[in-house]
Amino acid sequence: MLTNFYEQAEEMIRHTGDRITRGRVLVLGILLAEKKAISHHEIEEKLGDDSAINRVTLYRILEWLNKKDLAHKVISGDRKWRFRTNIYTGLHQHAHFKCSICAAVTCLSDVKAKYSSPLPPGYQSHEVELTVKGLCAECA
Amino acid sequence: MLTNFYEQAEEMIRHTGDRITRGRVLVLGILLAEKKAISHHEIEEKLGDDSAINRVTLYRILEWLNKKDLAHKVISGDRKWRFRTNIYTGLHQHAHFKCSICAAVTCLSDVKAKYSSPLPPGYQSHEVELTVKGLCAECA
DNA sequence: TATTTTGCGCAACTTAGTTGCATTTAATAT
DNA sequence: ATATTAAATGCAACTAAGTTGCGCAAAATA
Ligand SMILES: [Mn+2]
Ligand SMILES: [Mn+2]
Ligand SMILES: [Zn+2]
Ligand SMILES: [Zn+2]
Repeated sequence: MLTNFYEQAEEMIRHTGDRITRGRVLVLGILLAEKKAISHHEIEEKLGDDSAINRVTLYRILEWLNKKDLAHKVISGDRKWRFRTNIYTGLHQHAHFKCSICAAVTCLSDVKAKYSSPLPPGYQSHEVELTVKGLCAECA
Repeated sequence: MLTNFYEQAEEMIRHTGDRITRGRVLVLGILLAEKKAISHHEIEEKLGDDSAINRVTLYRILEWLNKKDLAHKVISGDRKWRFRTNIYTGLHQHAHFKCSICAAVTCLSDVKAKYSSPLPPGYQSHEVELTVKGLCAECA
């Protein structure tokens, strides 16, 4: 039942102290119902014609969700941002998987990035991003 | 002396069996002289007005260098491709460093990506991409 | 020097995201 | 319930980075 996701979305938005708007509820509701990270375009499609939101507004909602730590943005080489709600992954850093066939991006919630040898002298690491590319379970 | 890089470039291009053109020599020469991965735009700047190459041609040259394994493409979240010659890094996979201040992208030639736990069942890994973000030695 | 690819230049297009500004609306105060 | 106001939205126009099609130029080879 998608309704439950919208209710949950509304509650999460209320909790931020910022305004509860139609757009925010719809978009976060969609993200909550989704198991993978999805793009601006995919969200527009899921909104459909009747619940349509202006593209600029949608960008701004996604930016806001990210800022409020209700969702995170995944960057993946095809120049498209994808978003996933944080409630399933938490705020910690995790790796991502990108399928070479269907292009689906999955959050690997409990996979953390590591590397084999230290950075060059003087370099400071703030964040480590890891993307595994290959075939997802559906496409393999 | 940049001339040496152009001679080296010419030799490398000859070795592919494909045509030795002004554009290919200039671009590969620039990449050989460079210690970090650089973007289309940065290459255009280095070419300057007199050695200018049409932007489309430049894209095609970079694509060709990548295909011929003379250079590799680095993807880094700011929607810009960057390129580095392979002669200093080899063909093996390696991690990259992106400075949050100066935006420079460095190939960490001997740093390999690892991860903490296995992929979900059914997933197949073909390639692992790792980017460390933080401050480079210059900016730290 | 002529022929044959292969690569180049131009113009027009696409995709994804951004900016400025006027209008609407959620929250709140009366 | 209505007015007020700050925040969010919609629209139009813009930007950055890369792509496509096609006629023309120039390397390689004969
Ligand atoms: Mn994620
Ligand atoms: Mn590299
Ligand atoms: Zn897949
Ligand atoms: Zn730096």
